Amino acid sequence: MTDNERSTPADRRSRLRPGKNGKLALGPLPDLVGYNLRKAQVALFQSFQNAVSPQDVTPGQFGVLIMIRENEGLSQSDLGTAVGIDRSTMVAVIDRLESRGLVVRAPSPNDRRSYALRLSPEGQAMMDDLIPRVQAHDQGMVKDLTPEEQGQFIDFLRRVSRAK
Amino acid sequence: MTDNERSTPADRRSRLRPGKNGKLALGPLPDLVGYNLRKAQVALFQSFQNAVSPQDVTPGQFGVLIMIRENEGLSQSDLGTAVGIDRSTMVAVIDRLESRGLVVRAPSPNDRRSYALRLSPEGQAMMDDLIPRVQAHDQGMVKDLTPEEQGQFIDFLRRVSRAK
DNA sequence: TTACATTGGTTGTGCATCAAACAAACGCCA
DNA sequence: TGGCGTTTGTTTGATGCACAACCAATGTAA
Repeated sequence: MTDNERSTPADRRSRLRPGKNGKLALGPLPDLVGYNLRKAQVALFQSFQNAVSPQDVTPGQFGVLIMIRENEGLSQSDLGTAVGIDRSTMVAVIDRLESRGLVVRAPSPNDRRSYALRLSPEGQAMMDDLIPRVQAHDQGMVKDLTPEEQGQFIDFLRRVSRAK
Repeated sequence: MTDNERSTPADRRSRLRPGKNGKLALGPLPDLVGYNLRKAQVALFQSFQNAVSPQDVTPGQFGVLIMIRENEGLSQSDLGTAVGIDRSTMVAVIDRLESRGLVVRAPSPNDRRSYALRLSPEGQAMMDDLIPRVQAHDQGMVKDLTPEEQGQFIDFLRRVSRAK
Protein backbone atom coordinates (compact mmCIF):
# COMPACT_ATOMS: atom_id res chain seq x y z
CA MET A 1 0.00 0.00 0.00
CA THR A 2 2.96 2.27 0.49
CA ASP A 3 3.94 2.44 -3.17
CA ASN A 4 7.60 1.76 -2.50
CA GLU A 5 8.46 -1.18 -4.70
CA ARG A 6 10.26 0.59 -7.49
CA SER A 7 13.90 1.26 -7.79
CA THR A 8 15.18 3.87 -10.21
CA PRO A 9 15.71 7.36 -8.83
CA ALA A 10 13.62 8.84 -11.63
CA ASP A 11 10.70 6.70 -10.62
CA ARG A 12 11.00 7.73 -7.03
CA ARG A 13 10.56 11.33 -7.91
CA SER A 14 8.21 11.17 -10.84
CA ARG A 15 5.80 8.35 -10.16
CA LEU A 16 6.16 7.38 -6.55
CA ARG A 17 6.10 10.90 -5.19
CA PRO A 18 2.72 12.26 -6.19
CA GLY A 19 3.43 15.52 -4.41
CA LYS A 20 6.03 16.50 -6.93
CA ASN A 21 3.52 16.23 -9.71
CA GLY A 22 0.76 18.06 -7.92
CA LYS A 23 -1.36 14.96 -8.20
CA LEU A 24 -2.24 14.38 -4.59
CA ALA A 25 -5.73 13.11 -3.95
CA LEU A 26 -7.90 15.72 -2.28
CA GLY A 27 -10.79 13.52 -1.21
CA PRO A 28 -13.97 15.41 -0.34
CA LEU A 29 -12.19 18.74 0.16
CA PRO A 30 -12.79 20.41 -3.24
CA ASP A 31 -16.55 20.15 -2.83
CA LEU A 32 -16.60 21.81 0.58
CA VAL A 33 -17.52 25.47 0.67
CA GLY A 34 -15.34 25.87 3.73
CA TYR A 35 -12.27 24.54 1.96
CA ASN A 36 -12.71 26.90 -0.97
CA LEU A 37 -13.47 29.78 1.34
CA ARG A 38 -10.30 29.10 3.25
CA LYS A 39 -8.22 28.89 0.11
CA ALA A 40 -9.64 32.13 -1.22
CA GLN A 41 -8.90 33.81 2.08
CA VAL A 42 -5.32 32.57 2.08
CA ALA A 43 -4.83 33.75 -1.50
CA LEU A 44 -6.25 37.14 -0.64
CA PHE A 45 -4.13 37.46 2.46
CA GLN A 46 -0.92 36.76 0.58
CA SER A 47 -1.63 39.06 -2.31
CA PHE A 48 -2.69 41.72 0.17
CA GLN A 49 0.71 41.55 1.82
CA ASN A 50 2.28 42.01 -1.57
CA ALA A 51 -0.03 44.86 -2.55
CA VAL A 52 0.60 46.98 0.52
CA SER A 53 4.33 46.39 0.76
CA PRO A 54 6.55 47.93 1.83
CA GLN A 55 4.08 49.09 4.47
CA ASP A 56 3.77 45.62 5.99
CA VAL A 57 0.18 45.71 7.19
CA THR A 58 -2.07 42.67 7.52
CA PRO A 59 -5.74 42.74 6.54
CA GLY A 60 -6.61 42.58 10.21
CA GLN A 61 -4.38 45.51 11.05
CA PHE A 62 -5.82 47.43 8.14
CA GLY A 63 -9.30 46.87 9.53
CA VAL A 64 -8.19 48.03 12.96
CA LEU A 65 -6.59 51.15 11.53
CA ILE A 66 -9.68 51.95 9.47
CA MET A 67 -11.89 51.63 12.52
CA ILE A 68 -9.66 53.90 14.59
CA ARG A 69 -9.57 56.39 11.76
CA GLU A 70 -13.34 56.38 11.37
CA ASN A 71 -14.12 56.38 15.09
CA GLU A 72 -11.53 58.45 16.85
CA GLY A 73 -11.32 57.98 20.57
CA LEU A 74 -12.85 54.54 20.81
CA SER A 75 -11.57 52.07 23.36
CA GLN A 76 -9.65 48.86 22.80
CA SER A 77 -12.63 46.80 23.89
CA ASP A 78 -15.12 48.51 21.62
CA LEU A 79 -12.63 48.23 18.80
CA GLY A 80 -12.21 44.55 19.45
CA THR A 81 -15.95 44.01 19.47
CA ALA A 82 -16.28 45.88 16.20
CA VAL A 83 -13.62 43.93 14.34
CA GLY A 84 -14.40 40.64 16.02
CA ILE A 85 -11.20 40.05 17.94
CA ASP A 86 -10.84 39.53 21.65
CA ARG A 87 -9.94 42.52 23.78
CA SER A 88 -6.99 40.64 25.23
CA THR A 89 -5.77 40.06 21.70
CA MET A 90 -6.22 43.74 21.01
CA VAL A 91 -3.54 44.58 23.57
CA ALA A 92 -0.73 43.14 21.48
CA VAL A 93 -2.26 44.43 18.25
CA ILE A 94 -2.25 48.00 19.56
CA ASP A 95 1.16 47.45 21.15
CA ARG A 96 2.61 46.77 17.72
CA LEU A 97 0.81 49.59 15.97
CA GLU A 98 1.80 51.96 18.76
CA SER A 99 5.44 50.86 18.68
CA ARG A 100 5.42 51.55 14.96
CA GLY A 101 4.17 55.04 15.68
CA LEU A 102 0.88 54.61 13.85
CA VAL A 103 -1.56 54.66 16.77
CA VAL A 104 -1.68 56.71 19.96
CA ARG A 105 -3.09 55.50 23.29
CA ALA A 106 -4.49 58.66 24.83
CA PRO A 107 -6.13 58.52 28.26
CA SER A 108 -9.90 58.42 28.02
CA PRO A 109 -11.44 61.60 29.42
CA ASN A 110 -14.41 59.73 30.94
CA ASP A 111 -13.01 56.44 32.11
CA ARG A 112 -9.65 56.06 33.72
CA ARG A 113 -9.56 52.37 32.83
CA SER A 114 -9.66 52.79 29.09
CA TYR A 115 -7.74 54.45 26.31
CA ALA A 116 -9.00 56.75 23.63
CA LEU A 117 -7.33 55.43 20.50
CA ARG A 118 -6.47 57.61 17.55
CA LEU A 119 -4.13 57.61 14.61
CA SER A 120 -0.89 59.50 14.87
CA PRO A 121 -0.13 61.94 12.05
CA GLU A 122 2.12 59.24 10.59
CA GLY A 123 -0.72 56.74 10.86
CA GLN A 124 -3.09 59.10 9.11
CA ALA A 125 -0.60 59.74 6.35
CA MET A 126 -0.02 56.04 5.90
CA MET A 127 -3.74 55.33 5.71
CA ASP A 128 -4.28 58.11 3.21
CA ASP A 129 -1.72 56.39 1.04
CA LEU A 130 -2.89 52.86 1.81
CA ILE A 131 -6.64 53.04 1.37
CA PRO A 132 -6.62 53.63 -2.39
CA ARG A 133 -4.06 50.90 -2.84
CA VAL A 134 -6.11 48.43 -0.82
CA GLN A 135 -9.20 49.31 -2.81
CA ALA A 136 -7.29 48.78 -6.04
CA HIS A 137 -5.98 45.46 -4.78
CA ASP A 138 -9.48 44.43 -3.81
CA GLN A 139 -10.71 45.16 -7.31
CA GLY A 140 -7.83 43.11 -8.66
CA MET A 141 -8.94 40.11 -6.63
CA VAL A 142 -12.28 39.96 -8.42
CA LYS A 143 -11.15 41.19 -11.80
CA ASP A 144 -12.15 37.86 -13.34
CA LEU A 145 -15.73 38.36 -12.20
CA THR A 146 -18.18 40.55 -14.05
CA PRO A 147 -19.55 43.51 -12.10
CA GLU A 148 -22.80 41.61 -11.65
CA GLU A 149 -20.95 38.56 -10.36
CA GLN A 150 -18.95 40.73 -7.98
CA GLY A 151 -22.18 41.97 -6.45
CA GLN A 152 -23.52 38.45 -6.16
CA PHE A 153 -20.26 37.31 -4.60
CA ILE A 154 -20.34 39.92 -1.85
CA ASP A 155 -24.00 39.15 -1.27
CA PHE A 156 -23.24 35.45 -0.89
CA LEU A 157 -20.39 36.18 1.52
CA ARG A 158 -22.65 38.31 3.70
CA ARG A 159 -25.34 35.67 3.76
CA VAL A 160 -22.82 33.02 4.75
CA SER A 161 -21.48 35.25 7.53
CA ARG A 162 -24.97 35.57 8.92
CA ALA A 163 -25.77 31.86 8.69
CA LYS A 164 -24.81 30.59 12.09
CA MET B 1 -12.56 66.43 17.68
CA THR B 2 -12.47 63.98 20.56
CA ASP B 3 -16.19 64.15 21.33
CA ASN B 4 -15.61 64.65 25.03
CA GLU B 5 -17.58 67.74 25.83
CA ARG B 6 -20.64 66.19 27.40
CA SER B 7 -21.22 65.44 31.02
CA THR B 8 -23.94 63.03 32.15
CA PRO B 9 -23.01 59.35 32.56
CA ALA B 10 -25.98 58.34 30.44
CA ASP B 11 -24.72 60.46 27.61
CA ARG B 12 -21.29 59.01 27.90
CA ARG B 13 -22.58 55.52 27.36
CA SER B 14 -25.43 56.03 24.98
CA ARG B 15 -24.37 58.79 22.68
CA LEU B 16 -20.68 59.23 23.07
CA ARG B 17 -19.83 55.54 22.96
CA PRO B 18 -21.01 54.40 19.57
CA GLY B 19 -19.63 50.94 20.18
CA LYS B 20 -22.32 50.22 22.70
CA ASN B 21 -24.95 50.86 20.10
CA GLY B 22 -23.26 48.93 17.34
CA LYS B 23 -23.10 52.12 15.33
CA LEU B 24 -19.41 52.36 14.66
CA ALA B 25 -18.52 53.80 11.31
CA LEU B 26 -16.97 51.19 9.05
CA GLY B 27 -15.55 53.47 6.39
CA PRO B 28 -14.73 51.70 3.14
CA LEU B 29 -14.61 48.23 4.71
CA PRO B 30 -18.10 46.89 3.88
CA ASP B 31 -17.52 47.34 0.17
CA LEU B 32 -14.26 45.42 0.15
CA VAL B 33 -14.44 41.84 -1.02
CA GLY B 34 -11.55 41.03 1.27
CA TYR B 35 -13.37 42.30 4.33
CA ASN B 36 -16.45 40.23 3.61
CA LEU B 37 -14.35 37.22 2.74
CA ARG B 38 -12.56 37.51 6.02
CA LYS B 39 -15.76 37.81 7.97
CA ALA B 40 -17.27 34.78 6.26
CA GLN B 41 -14.14 32.81 7.02
CA VAL B 42 -14.26 33.76 10.70
CA ALA B 43 -17.92 32.78 10.90
CA LEU B 44 -17.21 29.47 9.25
CA PHE B 45 -14.26 28.75 11.49
CA GLN B 46 -16.28 29.29 14.64
CA SER B 47 -19.25 27.24 13.58
CA PHE B 48 -16.87 24.52 12.40
CA GLN B 49 -15.41 24.27 15.88
CA ASN B 50 -18.91 23.88 17.25
CA ALA B 51 -19.93 21.33 14.64
CA VAL B 52 -17.02 18.96 15.19
CA SER B 53 -16.95 19.16 18.97
CA PRO B 54 -16.10 17.34 21.06
CA GLN B 55 -13.40 16.25 18.63
CA ASP B 56 -11.63 19.61 18.72
CA VAL B 57 -10.25 19.77 15.21
CA THR B 58 -9.62 22.98 13.29
CA PRO B 59 -10.41 23.34 9.60
CA GLY B 60 -6.69 23.32 8.91
CA GLN B 61 -6.14 20.13 10.88
CA PHE B 62 -9.08 18.55 9.13
CA GLY B 63 -7.49 19.35 5.78
CA VAL B 64 -4.20 17.84 6.90
CA LEU B 65 -5.91 14.68 8.15
CA ILE B 66 -7.85 14.32 4.91
CA MET B 67 -4.68 14.62 2.86
CA ILE B 68 -2.89 12.02 4.95
CA ARG B 69 -5.86 9.74 4.69
CA GLU B 70 -6.08 10.09 0.94
CA ASN B 71 -2.33 9.92 0.31
CA GLU B 72 -0.84 7.49 2.78
CA GLY B 73 2.89 7.66 3.20
CA LEU B 74 3.46 11.20 2.02
CA SER B 75 6.12 13.35 3.62
CA GLN B 76 5.69 16.44 5.77
CA SER B 77 7.08 18.66 3.04
CA ASP B 78 4.80 17.34 0.34
CA LEU B 79 1.89 17.62 2.71
CA GLY B 80 2.77 21.19 3.50
CA THR B 81 3.03 22.05 -0.17
CA ALA B 82 -0.35 20.45 -0.80
CA VAL B 83 -2.22 22.29 1.93
CA GLY B 84 -0.27 25.50 1.54
CA ILE B 85 1.53 25.69 4.85
CA ASP B 86 5.22 25.95 5.46
CA ARG B 87 7.13 22.79 6.24
CA SER B 88 8.44 24.37 9.43
CA THR B 89 4.85 24.96 10.50
CA MET B 90 4.03 21.38 9.65
CA VAL B 91 6.42 20.15 12.33
CA ALA B 92 4.28 21.43 15.18
CA VAL B 93 1.05 20.51 13.39
CA ILE B 94 2.11 16.88 13.08
CA ASP B 95 3.57 16.97 16.58
CA ARG B 96 0.13 17.75 17.95
CA LEU B 97 -1.73 15.24 15.82
CA GLU B 98 0.84 12.60 16.69
CA SER B 99 0.65 13.35 20.41
CA ARG B 100 -3.10 12.94 20.18
CA GLY B 101 -2.57 9.53 18.65
CA LEU B 102 -4.19 10.41 15.34
CA VAL B 103 -1.17 10.36 13.04
CA VAL B 104 1.90 8.10 12.87
CA ARG B 105 5.35 9.20 11.74
CA ALA B 106 6.72 6.05 10.12
CA PRO B 107 10.22 6.03 8.68
CA SER B 108 10.20 6.49 4.94
CA PRO B 109 11.52 3.37 3.20
CA ASN B 110 13.37 5.32 0.52
CA ASP B 111 14.60 8.38 2.31
CA ARG B 112 16.00 8.41 5.79
CA ARG B 113 15.40 12.17 6.04
CA SER B 114 11.64 12.04 5.70
CA TYR B 115 8.67 10.41 7.32
CA ALA B 116 5.89 8.42 5.74
CA LEU B 117 2.80 9.85 7.37
CA ARG B 118 -0.33 7.83 7.90
CA LEU B 119 -3.39 7.82 10.10
CA SER B 120 -3.43 5.61 13.15
CA PRO B 121 -6.45 3.34 13.55
CA GLU B 122 -7.82 5.91 15.99
CA GLY B 123 -7.24 8.63 13.43
CA GLN B 124 -9.02 6.63 10.76
CA ALA B 125 -11.95 5.96 13.04
CA MET B 126 -12.18 9.61 13.95
CA MET B 127 -12.15 10.68 10.32
CA ASP B 128 -14.81 8.13 9.42
CA ASP B 129 -16.97 9.77 12.02
CA LEU B 130 -15.92 13.32 11.25
CA ILE B 131 -16.19 13.52 7.48
CA PRO B 132 -19.98 13.18 7.29
CA ARG B 133 -20.38 15.69 10.08
CA VAL B 134 -18.11 18.20 8.36
CA GLN B 135 -20.02 17.74 5.13
CA ALA B 136 -23.30 18.31 6.95
CA HIS B 137 -21.89 21.40 8.61
CA ASP B 138 -20.71 22.66 5.26
CA GLN B 139 -24.19 22.29 3.84
CA GLY B 140 -25.53 24.19 6.82
CA MET B 141 -23.24 27.12 6.07
CA VAL B 142 -24.87 27.69 2.71
CA LYS B 143 -28.38 26.63 3.58
CA ASP B 144 -29.65 30.13 2.83
CA LEU B 145 -28.37 29.83 -0.73
CA THR B 146 -30.25 27.98 -3.43
CA PRO B 147 -28.44 25.01 -4.96
CA GLU B 148 -27.70 27.11 -8.01
CA GLU B 149 -26.31 29.91 -5.88
CA GLN B 150 -24.17 27.41 -3.97
CA GLY B 151 -22.59 26.30 -7.21
CA GLN B 152 -21.98 29.88 -8.26
CA PHE B 153 -20.49 30.66 -4.86
CA ILE B 154 -17.94 27.86 -5.02
CA ASP B 155 -17.14 28.86 -8.58
CA PHE B 156 -16.53 32.45 -7.52
CA LEU B 157 -14.32 31.33 -4.66
CA ARG B 158 -12.20 29.21 -6.98
CA ARG B 159 -11.80 32.03 -9.44
CA VAL B 160 -10.75 34.39 -6.67
CA SER B 161 -8.22 31.86 -5.40
CA ARG B 162 -6.68 31.68 -8.83
CA ALA B 163 -6.60 35.44 -9.34
CA LYS B 164 -3.15 36.32 -8.12
C1' DT C 1 -22.60 54.32 51.37
C1' DT C 2 -21.48 49.76 51.04
C1' DA C 3 -21.58 45.42 48.69
C1' DC C 4 -21.92 43.17 44.39
C1' DA C 5 -21.68 42.98 39.42
C1' DT C 6 -19.63 44.63 35.22
C1' DT C 7 -16.09 46.48 32.32
C1' DG C 8 -11.21 47.62 30.54
C1' DG C 9 -6.73 46.32 30.11
C1' DT C 10 -3.04 43.07 31.11
C1' DT C 11 -0.66 38.67 31.50
C1' DG C 12 -0.07 33.90 30.44
C1' DT C 13 -0.93 29.89 27.66
C1' DG C 14 -1.69 27.64 23.43
C1' DC C 15 -2.24 27.27 18.38
C1' DA C 16 -1.06 28.62 13.54
C1' DT C 17 1.90 30.87 10.51
C1' DC C 18 6.42 32.30 8.14
C1' DA C 19 11.50 33.24 7.53
C1' DA C 20 16.11 32.09 8.46
C1' DA C 21 19.57 29.00 9.74
C1' DC C 22 21.32 24.14 10.37
C1' DA C 23 22.53 19.14 10.30
C1' DA C 24 21.68 14.97 8.11
C1' DA C 25 20.63 12.70 4.03
C1' DC C 26 20.21 12.62 -0.81
C1' DG C 27 21.27 13.18 -5.87
C1' DC C 28 24.07 14.50 -9.53
C1' DC C 29 28.19 14.73 -11.88
C1' DA C 30 32.93 14.91 -12.67
C1' DT D 1 34.28 7.58 -5.44
C1' DG D 2 34.06 12.36 -3.83
C1' DG D 3 32.39 16.72 -3.74
C1' DC D 4 28.77 20.04 -4.10
C1' DG D 5 24.20 21.74 -4.42
C1' DT D 6 19.48 20.42 -2.86
C1' DT D 7 15.96 18.60 0.09
C1' DT D 8 13.90 17.21 4.70
C1' DG D 9 12.97 17.94 9.12
C1' DT D 10 14.04 20.81 12.98
C1' DT D 11 14.78 24.88 15.91
C1' DT D 12 14.47 29.68 16.86
C1' DG D 13 12.36 34.11 16.63
C1' DA D 14 8.76 36.84 15.06
C1' DT D 15 3.64 38.00 14.12
C1' DG D 16 -1.22 37.10 14.68
C1' DC D 17 -5.14 35.37 17.15
C1' DA D 18 -8.08 33.03 20.91
C1' DC D 19 -9.29 32.12 25.69
C1' DA D 20 -8.92 32.08 30.81
C1' DA D 21 -7.58 34.33 34.90
C1' DC D 22 -6.60 38.50 37.14
C1' DC D 23 -6.72 43.32 38.99
C1' DA D 24 -8.22 47.94 39.01
C1' DA D 25 -11.83 51.15 37.89
C1' DT D 26 -16.55 51.80 37.27
C1' DG D 27 -21.46 51.15 37.75
C1' DT D 28 -25.52 49.70 40.35
C1' DA D 29 -28.57 48.35 43.76
C1' DA D 30 -29.67 47.59 48.53
